[in-house]
Amino acid sequence: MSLRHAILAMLEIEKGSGYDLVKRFDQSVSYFWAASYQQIYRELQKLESEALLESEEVIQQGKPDKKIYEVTPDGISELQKWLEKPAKAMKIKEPLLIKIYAGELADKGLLIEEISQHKAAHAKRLEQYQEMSELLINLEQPLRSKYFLPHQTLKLGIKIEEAWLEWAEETLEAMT
Amino acid sequence: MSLRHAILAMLEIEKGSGYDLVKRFDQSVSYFWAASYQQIYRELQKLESEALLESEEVIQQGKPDKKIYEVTPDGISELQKWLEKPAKAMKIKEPLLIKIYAGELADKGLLIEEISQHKAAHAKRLEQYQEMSELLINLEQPLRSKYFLPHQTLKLGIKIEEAWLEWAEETLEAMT
DNA sequence: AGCTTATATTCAATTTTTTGAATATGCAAC
DNA sequence: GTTGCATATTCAAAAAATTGAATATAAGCT
Repeated sequence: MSLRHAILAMLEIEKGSGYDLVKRFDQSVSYFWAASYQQIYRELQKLESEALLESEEVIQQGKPDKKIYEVTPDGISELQKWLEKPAKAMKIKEPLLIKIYAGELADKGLLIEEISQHKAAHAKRLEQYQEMSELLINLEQPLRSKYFLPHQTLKLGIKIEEAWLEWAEETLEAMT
Repeated sequence: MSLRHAILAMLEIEKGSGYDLVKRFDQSVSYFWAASYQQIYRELQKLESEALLESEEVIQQGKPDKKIYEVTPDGISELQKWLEKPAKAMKIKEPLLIKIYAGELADKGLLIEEISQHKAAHAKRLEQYQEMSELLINLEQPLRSKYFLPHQTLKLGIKIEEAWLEWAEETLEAMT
């Protein structure tokens, strides 16, 4: 229900194409909102059909053309209306943890291997977030103010990735 | 796709009714797998129709009767087969973080209020997990071994709740 | 010339989730 | 005596997500 609001929030901060958004989701929002590219493109169309977004076709050379989406005043209203209502509960699905939970029935070597891979993935993600955080720290005013809250969300991402890394290390140690 | 495997894993460790499972999800698995009671009951029926679970009706006094579900050998096989395949990527949806991301457009007081509430919820959850962890630490062998991996997953839950709490405190401070 | 990678977007069948309603027992509190 | 809570489960419409296929431009590599 609030993929639309995530999209509106991101485009409100900075307009962009579907392709841009997919990357932005991955780079700075993926630890609190998962969305596939199909989902994002579909929702962009829907939001435009409801006049919450407007698009402008941009002709490019050397690359396919693209559509830049921008939030309309109606889009801002919709987002603000949503912001007034209490947020719904978090939903999470992490199949790896189910595997660990049921791990007695699994091949221990495979499990260790998979945890190691996840550990590496979380380490990489942590680095990504830390880089992004550096960028935000070094912004000049008024951009720094504008990005204060997005930056705050990123800090949670960093803390959670750190928790994961710590845990993966301890778990691998305890399993060997 | 792997709600079924979460259910099989939990029932494999200890059989129980749909109602029990709902509570177990909430108490020890909710930070890595969200499932509503409707989803759980539906999946139990489906798993039984596929002979991956068997149920026994238990007549109770003072309470409504219940169905105790138990994993069949086919259920174990299914779970083991699933355990061999690499786990799918985590999916998460945390609307509160979208609100914070878009918080410039929100009422600051409301936002602070909501973060405080979430902080309290995470604190409560942390306590719950810590209590559960105490129970698991104090188990005698061979139960302690049996619960080693589930306990390990709980430890991640604890770390993540701690990260949340820390972050909520810092964020509230930064916002005032 | 053919292969891969990055950019950029669309469609649609199937599966899963969400939301809301319904039913039923029995205890405790007001 | 009825209101609310804990126990216990089922059904189904509507909304959303997943999976898989398709299309197109152009750069770089073998």
